[in-house]
Amino acid sequence: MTEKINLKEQGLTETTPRLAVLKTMEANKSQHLSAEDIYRYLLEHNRSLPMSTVYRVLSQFEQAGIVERHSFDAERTKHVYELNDHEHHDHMICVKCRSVHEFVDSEIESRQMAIAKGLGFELTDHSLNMYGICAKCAEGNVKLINT
Amino acid sequence: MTEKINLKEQGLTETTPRLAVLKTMEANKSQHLSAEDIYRYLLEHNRSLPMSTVYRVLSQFEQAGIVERHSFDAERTKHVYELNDHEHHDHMICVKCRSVHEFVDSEIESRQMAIAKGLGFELTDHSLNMYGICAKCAEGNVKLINT
DNA sequence: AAAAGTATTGCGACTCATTCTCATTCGCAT
DNA sequence: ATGCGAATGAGAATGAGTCGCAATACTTTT
Repeated sequence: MTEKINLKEQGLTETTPRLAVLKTMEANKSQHLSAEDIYRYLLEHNRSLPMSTVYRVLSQFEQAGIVERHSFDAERTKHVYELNDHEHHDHMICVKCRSVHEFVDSEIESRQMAIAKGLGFELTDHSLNMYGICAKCAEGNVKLINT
Repeated sequence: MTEKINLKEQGLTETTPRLAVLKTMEANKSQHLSAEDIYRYLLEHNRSLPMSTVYRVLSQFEQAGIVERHSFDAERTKHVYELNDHEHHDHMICVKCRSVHEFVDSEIESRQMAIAKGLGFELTDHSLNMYGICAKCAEGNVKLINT
């Protein structure tokens, strides 16, 4: 689905740190990674980068539209990143295991447009995060994540 | 609409700091205040409280269901509070002037339920924030907030 | 109304994610 | 090779929010 990302095409020179972060994200495509997740992954894969560089690269990527930043966790203020597939989607987060499912719903999308219009707004963006308990966790056989 | 809030009924003794914060929120009912907004308001009204107390009271209020905490600002991670009117609503935020409009839409609500069900989730909560440019700001005659 | 016990506050120290600074290093065009 | 702007590493700084704890303020008991 997502085509190979080329840093140069995004106006970024291909440096070791940038490639390392990009590879990390590609290797964990289905996940939403925090800066620290990436930091640790690189540490474990002998491509260690300082946190400051991870953050820097991540925000460069965000500006270049390579990744998207989200913040699911209402309490602890932490950000997570995912490769930008350029198709908008919303998130359904399990409050127990923290797993995240993505979805798109055209009905909700269009309803939002209508509401914004009704309020006299020109809609530029939105974020819809739904929280709940996933099927697995509902069965109670999953240990809580202690984050 | 909202009935007078009585701290005792919520299981909280009526102390000076708690009343001060409550009054501040009631005096700014239509707004979404950050801890700092409240701190400053109290400072200016000669009822100064230390920040830690403001935060503490606010989280007691949150637990007691007196206020609701939100986080609209995707960038800077700041929380804002509003009196809890016990009717769920979503928010439409102007990215220019930062004004916030609240709304409820039953169509979106029910659609969300359906989606959660479809994903095998038991929906417990959600937050929908829409961002855009309000009518006033669209006219271009409003200065940007530089936050 | 004094004592005793419990809840709350004030204040500063602390945490933790993220950002900033700046000297060093890298990548690339002469 | 040389020069130079871009990028990095390391650690200090920031800023929102939390914690620990001694000092106060309430309550309840007597």
